[in-house]
Amino acid sequence: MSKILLIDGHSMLNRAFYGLPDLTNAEGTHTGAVYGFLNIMLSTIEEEKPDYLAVAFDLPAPTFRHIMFADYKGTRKAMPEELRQQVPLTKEMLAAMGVPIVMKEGYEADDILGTLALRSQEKGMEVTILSGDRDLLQLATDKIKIRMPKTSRGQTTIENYHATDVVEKYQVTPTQIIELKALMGDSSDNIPGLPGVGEKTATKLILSYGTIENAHAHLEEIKPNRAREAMRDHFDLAQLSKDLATIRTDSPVDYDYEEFHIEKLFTEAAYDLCKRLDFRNFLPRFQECNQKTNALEDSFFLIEDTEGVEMVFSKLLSLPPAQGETLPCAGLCLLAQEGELLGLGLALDREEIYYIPASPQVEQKDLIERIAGTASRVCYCVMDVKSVLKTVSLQEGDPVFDVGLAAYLVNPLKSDYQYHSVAREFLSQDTLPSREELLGKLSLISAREKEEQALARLASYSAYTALAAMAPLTERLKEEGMWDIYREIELPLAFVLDSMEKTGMKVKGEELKAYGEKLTGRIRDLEQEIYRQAGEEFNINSPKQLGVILFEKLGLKGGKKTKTGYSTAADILEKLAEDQPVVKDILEYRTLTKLKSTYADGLFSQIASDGRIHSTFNQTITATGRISSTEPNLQNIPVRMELGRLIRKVFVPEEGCVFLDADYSQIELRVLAHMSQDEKLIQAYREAQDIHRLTASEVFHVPFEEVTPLQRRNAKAVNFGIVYGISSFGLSQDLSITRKEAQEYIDKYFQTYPKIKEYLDGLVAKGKRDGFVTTMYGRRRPIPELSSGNFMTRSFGERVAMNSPIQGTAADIIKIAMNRVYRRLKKEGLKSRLVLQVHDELLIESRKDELEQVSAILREEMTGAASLAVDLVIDMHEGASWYEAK
DNA sequence: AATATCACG
DNA sequence: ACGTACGTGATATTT
Repeated sequence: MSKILLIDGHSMLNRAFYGLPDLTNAEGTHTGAVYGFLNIMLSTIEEEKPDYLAVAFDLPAPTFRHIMFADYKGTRKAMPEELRQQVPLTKEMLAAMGVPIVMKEGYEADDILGTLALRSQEKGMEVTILSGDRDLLQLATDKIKIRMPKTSRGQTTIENYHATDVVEKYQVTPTQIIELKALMGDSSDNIPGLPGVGEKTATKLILSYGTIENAHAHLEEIKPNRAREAMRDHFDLAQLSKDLATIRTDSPVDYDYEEFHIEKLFTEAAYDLCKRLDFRNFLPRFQECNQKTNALEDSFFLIEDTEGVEMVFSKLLSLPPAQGETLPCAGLCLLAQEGELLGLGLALDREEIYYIPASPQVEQKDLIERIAGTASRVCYCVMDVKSVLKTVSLQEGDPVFDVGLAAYLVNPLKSDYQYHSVAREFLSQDTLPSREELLGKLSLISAREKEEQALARLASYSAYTALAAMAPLTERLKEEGMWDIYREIELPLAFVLDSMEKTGMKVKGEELKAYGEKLTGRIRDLEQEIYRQAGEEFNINSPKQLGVILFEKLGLKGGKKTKTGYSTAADILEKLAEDQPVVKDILEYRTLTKLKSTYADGLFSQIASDGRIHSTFNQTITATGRISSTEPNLQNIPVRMELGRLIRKVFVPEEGCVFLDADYSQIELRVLAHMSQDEKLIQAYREAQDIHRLTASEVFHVPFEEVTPLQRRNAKAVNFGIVYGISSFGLSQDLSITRKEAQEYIDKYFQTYPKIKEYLDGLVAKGKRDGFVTTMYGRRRPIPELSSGNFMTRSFGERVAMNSPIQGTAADIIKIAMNRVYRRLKKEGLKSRLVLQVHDELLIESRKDELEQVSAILREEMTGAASLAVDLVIDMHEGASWYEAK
């Protein structure tokens, strides 16, 4: 017997949308519902193995009729925009998979499903209807099964209903479900039912009388008075409800069963769409497509001998300059690992891409020399110039285009800037295989042994993308006023960061180890003490177990917070029971284990063979323009607490050197003063006033000299809040005051500095109008959240609109300073090196004999990096360790 | 892979 | 009524 699966399209899309976290692909298209829909469809097919398949969607008549129905159907909640966008995508996916979509103008999916189910049954088929809508239960028979996914406590279970299952669960037969609805109504479907009649009464009446008409005929027997009166006075409502609840099984849909026959689902078109939507989980199912080569690969060529290399490079040098350029351009990708160059991809043209593996014949040093030797005469386009610098020393003046940096400036919100993402966003090429698809989890070196071909493709795709993306990105940068920031700030900075990474910071390994061991002793003591007070041993590091111990076993009151249980975060515990000895011990334990695992052990494991730590500085991560530091993160080494701060003693300068550390004083507030042009704030900075004290004096109406330490601290928090995109709630949390008080502080602040309010309001307005905000230098931050219908999301967007130009401008300024310092050190032939940036702070490992010159350079270049309405001021110190220099 | 926590600016 | 301060990264635990 053949089987057919009928799917309720909107119902399953809705389930997927509300039941799953919202996903978006790299372009920002919402895809979660499509993903969920596809997932359940495919798993159902796998389980039920149907021969035929169709998906039904509503298609309301777009006219008058729709308006007439508006009373009952139109009051349904409007579909959220994020879901609405996914309906056509889902249909596109179904079409790509060859799955028929059945719609009929003026009919709901229910009616179509009912009709198809009945006809299929008549043809002798077994029918499964996949839907989350209980209305459909009326269709159940012994041949028609309703399959309903249910979610409870995060677990999805599936309930199957044949006719007998309906009777078992609801007592009534499937057709009587209609009678039931006629009486009790269904608010989600806007079926009115009878007033005052619920499930209980309705079931009783239908069990006694079978139909509403029969019940009405025995009106006087009806038991609860309320139901009898309702039936007498509003029988027309029941009749209307019955009509509304009845699923039609005679819809005039035309189809040919052969269209429903399941053919190949995993087609090439579906593969492309899955890639576009970022459904990586589904890709392995497209076996044939994975084998298939991209048409672009016809342009890939392999070069394995010296003659070939000679040919490629001489051809490159004689290439005519690209449009708008003065030099030949080529896409370049170096495959290198641990200093070893495995091969390179070189794109001379979109139709001419070479892969040259290093080999005994073509040695890597020859290849390196070729690139370095041509770098002044060819504009090499690369995905990431800093990574190229690890293998080939390019000069700062060499013509080079960094696609990653350019793409980051155009859209800093992307999660990565690898060639396949860049090709998708800027070249509209959705089908390039990603690095992960080509190599899987193989490293480059192991891929060379097993998958030489994959390496060639990887390098070729990357070189191709770099070349092809240069022109469109250049155009975007110029159009959007970011060409200067690219040329003058980001590109030069890549060379500075490369130098900082290569230089690294010297660390006293033995002392770091000793520091860790000192912690271990105290941690053990605290552990025992905590177990004793808790009366049992448990994992203190587990917030879940800790929550149970504190709030259930020890009976601490108050603290519920997160979705998964109690919050045991430090600020909560402090507010709750700072005086409790266990809590104090737990907080100390937390501090110490953090220091031990993240800093003592974590940093120790990162010391390289040269005794130094070489962090990676990422230039394309943050939304605001800051850089970030990883493996290890040197931008969050403890400083606020003395015990943690001690770690900085193990960071020391090279023999014959000292550390020179300079940080900008209140750079963000100064930027705010400049950008808002607030006279009072500018004046205060010009007079070198204590800003927090001044703010306190104004906000709390006390003479400047009489500001208490508490008032100053609160005012400081307000100043921070302003920079973060103030909200009364956030401020109240931070200061442990009421929201009302926080709002009063804010109001007074804005009265004091009226231009600041004007400025911040203007930023939000601009963000809403343009969809982005900009820094003083034109760096953009898109803020899609500002157009959200969700209050929380939109409020977040507003805070971002206020914060990003300030944080971003400060980031621009210190980047400019880094470039200037780096150039001066170089130009003046100094051996002192920049080693670290921590957002508003620069650290130089300075030769002792250069100290005076270097400190003058550092001060001049940092304070001179920008010219604002207020001075840029730095605090500078020297020392024999980072601890001493700060 | 997601969550909670905590280190920094 | 909604429920948060802005920007990061590392670690340990849990799913």
